[in-house]
Amino acid sequence: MTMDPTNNSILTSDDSDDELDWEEVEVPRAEHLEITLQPKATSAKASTKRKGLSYAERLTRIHCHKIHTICLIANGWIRNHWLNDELLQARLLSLTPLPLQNSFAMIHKSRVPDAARRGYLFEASITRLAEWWSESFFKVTPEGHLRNRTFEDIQLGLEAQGFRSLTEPTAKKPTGPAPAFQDVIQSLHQSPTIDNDTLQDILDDDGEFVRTPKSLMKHALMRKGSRDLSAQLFTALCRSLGIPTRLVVSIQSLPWQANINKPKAKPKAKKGKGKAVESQASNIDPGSGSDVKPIHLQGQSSTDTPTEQSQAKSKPIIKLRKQKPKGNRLGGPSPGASGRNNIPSPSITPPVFWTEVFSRGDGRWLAVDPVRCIVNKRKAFDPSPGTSAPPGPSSFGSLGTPAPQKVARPTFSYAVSENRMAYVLAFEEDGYARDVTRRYAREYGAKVSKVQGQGRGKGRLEWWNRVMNIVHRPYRLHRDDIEDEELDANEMKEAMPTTISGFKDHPLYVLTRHLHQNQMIYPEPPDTPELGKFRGEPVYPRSAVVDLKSSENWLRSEGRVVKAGCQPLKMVKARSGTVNKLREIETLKTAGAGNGEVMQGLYARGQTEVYVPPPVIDGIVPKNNFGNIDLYVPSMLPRGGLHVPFKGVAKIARQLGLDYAEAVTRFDFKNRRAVPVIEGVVVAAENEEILLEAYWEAEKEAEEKAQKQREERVVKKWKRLIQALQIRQRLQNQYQDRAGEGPAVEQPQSEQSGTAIEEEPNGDQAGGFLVGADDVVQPFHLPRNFHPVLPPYPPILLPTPHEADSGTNGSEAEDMANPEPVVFKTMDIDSDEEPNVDVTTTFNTSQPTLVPKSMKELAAKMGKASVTTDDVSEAPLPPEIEVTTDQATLKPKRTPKGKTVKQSATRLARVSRQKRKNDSDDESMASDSPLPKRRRTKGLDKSVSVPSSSRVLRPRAPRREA
DNA sequence: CCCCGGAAAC
DNA sequence: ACTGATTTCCGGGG
Repeated sequence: MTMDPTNNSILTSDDSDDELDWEEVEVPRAEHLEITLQPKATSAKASTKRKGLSYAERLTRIHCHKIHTICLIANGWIRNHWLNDELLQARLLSLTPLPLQNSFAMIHKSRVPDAARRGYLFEASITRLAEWWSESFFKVTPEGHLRNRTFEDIQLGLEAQGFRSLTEPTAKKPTGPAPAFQDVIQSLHQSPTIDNDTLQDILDDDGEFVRTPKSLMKHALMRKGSRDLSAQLFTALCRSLGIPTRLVVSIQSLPWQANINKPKAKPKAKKGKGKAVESQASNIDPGSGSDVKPIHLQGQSSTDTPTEQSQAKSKPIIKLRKQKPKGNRLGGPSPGASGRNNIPSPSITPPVFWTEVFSRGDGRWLAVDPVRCIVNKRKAFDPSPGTSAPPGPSSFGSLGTPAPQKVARPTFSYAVSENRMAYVLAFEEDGYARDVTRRYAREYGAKVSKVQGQGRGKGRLEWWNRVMNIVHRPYRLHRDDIEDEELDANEMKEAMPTTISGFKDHPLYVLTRHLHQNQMIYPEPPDTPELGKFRGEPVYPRSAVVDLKSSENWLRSEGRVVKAGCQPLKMVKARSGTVNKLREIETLKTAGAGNGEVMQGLYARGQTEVYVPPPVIDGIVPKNNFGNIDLYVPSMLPRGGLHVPFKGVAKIARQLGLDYAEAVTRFDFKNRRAVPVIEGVVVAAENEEILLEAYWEAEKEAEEKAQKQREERVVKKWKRLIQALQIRQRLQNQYQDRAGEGPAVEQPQSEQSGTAIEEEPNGDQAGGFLVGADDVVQPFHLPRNFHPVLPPYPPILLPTPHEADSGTNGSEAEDMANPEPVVFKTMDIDSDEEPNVDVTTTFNTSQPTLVPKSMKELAAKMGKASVTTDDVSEAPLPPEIEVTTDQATLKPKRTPKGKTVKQSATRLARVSRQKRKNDSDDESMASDSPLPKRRRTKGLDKSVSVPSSSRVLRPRAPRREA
């Protein structure tokens, strides 16, 4: 990962407390950066046809979208926490006129018994508070708020900042996608205070620097800041008044779609389309800087309040970051070209941050925009151009909003590109968040749900739910239930879409034209009432859509068969994904006497029932035409049968003379060919013990054999190492000047000298003389660890007595060059020669192995193995070595003594536990392991990902004990 | 300018 | 040895 040093400095946070928390975020962030750049590299290539976004690029964008979304949520999360700062609230309260404060105190059950009346009074009070806030208290600056940007903008912005790793064509595609979102989320969860600096860099807050609650206080005292700050501080004020208050954030994450709001590339033409990215970047930097500023000033002076001269002087003091290009202006010709003069002031456009206060009287949340002074008008927050009333002038009695002129409605494109409603989160006082998108989106079903990515790969909604689960309050309040009812009602009440595409993937409605081939309206149209017509086309509720499958498909996917006498609901052309099937269809077609197509019937789930396979009788397992048994789902296990899903168990069963059938659990489709996947066998249940016992026995033998081989290998390697050390020692003695004290005894590597000798990091002190063997025989440096390595699993301790003295000079550089203890991983005894890591090896990480880890152990070993130890005893080993791996992790050896049956049973349990644990690793986001969870090699994956490997299926009727 | 239909990748 | 599609982009039309 090559990064500009300057940016590196940005990466490493200087905030002391949060540093650790940050560490976890940095990794994905770095990935984020690299990912972002990738597309540019390919697009620069431009040789790859015009075929739009490649698959990888699409994935990349989705990942970016996710990461960005999470970062923005984290931002809201943190800000929301800061708003609870007592001092901040106290100061705000002290600045609030007493009458306003009192008006809330007056609203109490004892004084106003009528709840509705209390609600009314509350709304009035909050309105007055917002009026005061927006009119006379807080000045909104035209800049500094969060805005939505396009993918391309970000890319350009990053390039302009000098991330040249993007330009490198060599940059390998980050195949390690799916960066550890879990980790990000987790860190977000655990650390309410993430360093704002780095975050801000991602978020591009446009230079408004809010680092701590103190910064918030500063703005509160200055009574000036961005519109985001205005809303945040207002939220804090409401909390200080004792009102349950939420900070609402409309998450402005990057869209994942290509060319959303496509920039029409006019200014790019102006720039001459520099092919050298550097030149482009350099052009951009000053260009944007000089360009943008005037625009802003102009816009604000024309439309904004007459006090911006003062703004210049009171510009936030802390503008630490070097001025960076306003990324979003770069490619944004849309405002420049058409709407240059009406860049809408942030004080009249829908915000990104706002406030919700809970009206106890009404039991409802009221939306408050303290910038535009809007109370209880939830529809005023959707920035989309919208079919309904434009958000501008018509929006309500802005009771004296300082922007009466509100000129020609802002150009859509501008508003859209600056503010896109996708997810709206409300952060409550206790820090938890709720998804309130449906309260504010005018066209949730038609537009927003699609922006969120619902409707495409089911992963999207699932992902969002996972994210929300992290920030959700773990329990529900009564008011949550009420609110959800309201949100559901909002969704239901939403008007029907006005376009065809609005119906596509709509959560409530469906047009027949959008029905998939294997779908239909189930109670057939006469029976399902149509909800209305759209351009003459009937509209049905999506709830009436049922999925259909062919009978084979039902069996294969769910183990169900069509009930007798059921007629297919729909006939479709039979299609083939495999050559054989194709052939079959062809023959049918010709045989069918010219009647065009071969049709296939589809059935609904209700027409099917669970398939009951023929039972096992007298130990005989029923088999299919291929001598196997189909076991696509657990329910297909025949009565009296037992599924033993272990590899190699068939051989054992055969040896035992049991009747068995190999279990086909699914098919793999490979270049139009279906290959059955076999997982273990099915045998009669009464054979369970004998089979398992024999299996474990065999397994144990195999493992012991493998273990022995491994040990032999290890011993061999240790032997070589020791011999090498002895040679060195001998030389050392021969050239003895300083007998035992060579400079930094490096561990010689006995392997091939493939890695060239690196420069000696610390010059040795003796100038010019041959002082020791190391001047003649240079120690090898261990191969550098080039691949990114995350913190070691069980932390590996460095053996370093000598590391310390080597670090005396140039310690810093030394540390950099010698980054992680993990380096010694490279020396891991047997990892080199084991390309095919088998599952057990990985599982056993926690188990003690017989591999000698220390020289003492080794000595014992060698004594046992009757290796000639003469030489060894002669030459005392260098002390470092002895100290080396004195790790506490060594545990008493497992005795490989013969196991009883009972033991094997417990062992079975353990193995399956382990397997299960491994399988479930992916799902559990809460896992504590700092290791990346997706580091599986392909081969490993294959053997591990067997879905059913953890289960020993039993028939529905429990086997009776003999 | 947006919307829709068709096509290619998958 | 028993699957299929969805998604995105482009160009034409209102």
